[in-house]
Amino acid sequence: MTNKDLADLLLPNVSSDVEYYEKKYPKRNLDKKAIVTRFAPSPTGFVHMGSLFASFVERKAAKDTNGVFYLRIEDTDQKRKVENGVSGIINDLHNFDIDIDEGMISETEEIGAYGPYIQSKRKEIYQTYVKHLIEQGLAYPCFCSHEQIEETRQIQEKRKQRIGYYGRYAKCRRLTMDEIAEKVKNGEPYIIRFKSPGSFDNKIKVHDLIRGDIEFPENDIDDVIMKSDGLPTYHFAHVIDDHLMHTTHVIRGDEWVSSLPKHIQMFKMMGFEPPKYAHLSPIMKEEDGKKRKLSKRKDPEAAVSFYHEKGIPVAAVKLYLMTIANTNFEQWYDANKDKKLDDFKFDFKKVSASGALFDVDKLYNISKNYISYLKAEEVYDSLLEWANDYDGEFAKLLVKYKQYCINVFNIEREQKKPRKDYACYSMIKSQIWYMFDELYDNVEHYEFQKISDPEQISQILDLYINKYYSEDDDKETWFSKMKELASDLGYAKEVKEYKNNPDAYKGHVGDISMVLRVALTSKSTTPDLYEIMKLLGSKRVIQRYNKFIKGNLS
RNA sequence: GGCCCGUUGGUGAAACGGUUAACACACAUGCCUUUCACGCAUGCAUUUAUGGGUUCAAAUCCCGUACGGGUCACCA
Repeated sequence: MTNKDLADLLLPNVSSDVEYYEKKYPKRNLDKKAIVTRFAPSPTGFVHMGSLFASFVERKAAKDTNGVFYLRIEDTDQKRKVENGVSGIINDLHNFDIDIDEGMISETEEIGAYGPYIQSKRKEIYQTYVKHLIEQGLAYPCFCSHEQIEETRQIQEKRKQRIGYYGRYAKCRRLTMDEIAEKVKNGEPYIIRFKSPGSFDNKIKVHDLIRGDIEFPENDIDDVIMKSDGLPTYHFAHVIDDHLMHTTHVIRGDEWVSSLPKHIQMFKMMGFEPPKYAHLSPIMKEEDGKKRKLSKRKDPEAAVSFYHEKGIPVAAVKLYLMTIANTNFEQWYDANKDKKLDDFKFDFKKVSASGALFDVDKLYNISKNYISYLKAEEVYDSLLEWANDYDGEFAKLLVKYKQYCINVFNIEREQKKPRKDYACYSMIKSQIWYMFDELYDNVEHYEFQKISDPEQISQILDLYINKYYSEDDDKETWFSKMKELASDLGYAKEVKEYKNNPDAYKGHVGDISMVLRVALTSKSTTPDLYEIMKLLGSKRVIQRYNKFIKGNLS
């Protein structure tokens, strides 16, 4: 029996040949420097921060070079499959503005000429190449059971030898054709392993775009390439897919670095040119003074949906990811505030080889800055979009009082030094609720500061309404009246005056305006009081003040 | 245990053999100010995990140690 016969015996239904696929997926017609790369998740239904980071980098690298970024679904492990697992991923990517050039666009549909982009639909392709390897004598069936494998593992451990299917431990490699034929005839289950040509004593150097040269012992393990269900393992699928899809750069998590010798070896065995590799370090989290990988199970902030719910602008998340991705980005951005993220070119050399700690404070800071430079209307639109998803009641108010809301967002905005108080959209309601009667009506607690006696406060309000308050005043007049009011009551008109001579006054104008602020909003910290009064309008100002007076004098 | 990678302040990090170890976030204090925020100013690593070595000179090069991470599946 020849190798060819063996191949036919093991894979009788595979009729196409390797040349067919090589022709079907021709080289891409792209610029030499163009990067073709992919995001290749399992269909688990969601994307976590680590993979969002990877896909962000992948897309950026492709976009910068007019290359191709595609989405390939790696579903060769049927156990891992989740209902609607593909659409969940697509949705998360979409929410973060990571659009693809090729690949899956829904649970079943795809775009692009190098598909199928879901591995379970590529079975025929993998098997064709497996068959090809068997024909060349480079792969063989293995009949070892799980128990047998476990047994050798224990022996290897006892002998303090390396664990794995290699050398003298690769029993099935030595099976004769007749023995194989016999076992197949008897219906013994098997898998296919490739014959590693490597030796552990040889050293090989592998280049990683981020880590530089890494030296490994050569791979000598006969890894499984086809499982008993006829689907390939990750390693084999990676080699076939990235070859056929003409991936130029494999950008993935660093859990794969140790398989590098294996992958390179397989590419060579297949006669394919290996792609370039870049292994990203995982995003870390600090807990009890120790760093550990950000975990989707333990850390809510690991789920990408967390940021969507929080209402952190996508642009801000991208800026943050970029600062982790390229260590020189932050300074570049600082010096080029007028430029866009697209103007910055991603550089593999500027990726840190050690894992970055995920810094939520920093993200919020970036987000705060970003939102502060938006126009009021943009804030309104984004906030409404967020509220439609997560706070229907608030969304109704936003719609009902559209222009009013925009005016509220415009307080101390669109100026050289805008206010920076919104870190994310989910926080805004808690910062401006008092501007809506619907939310303010049942207020009970007032955050009065220095002056807190209700009697006294009521007197101040009364005097203010009757003697000074006029809706039409401009800011200067408004403030000079405030000073008059302070003066009437024995408070200094200027803070400095008070500081110079504290004994001569009961306090200063700030103490008085604080009373007016709190009685109007219940809060001690608000944006500019004048603007707030202006927006609320005299009717509501007087109403709110009278409500307070009545509530405390009767 | 074998093999690989990493380690600069609370955090992200710059410095790629040569003056006082950039910058940003966070924190603290002060100024400004009708509150807050903004802004401004100042402070925050006697030292680059650690021990040796090479050198006139080391965070930077070499070796050991410690710590952290990854991997060693018919999972990806």
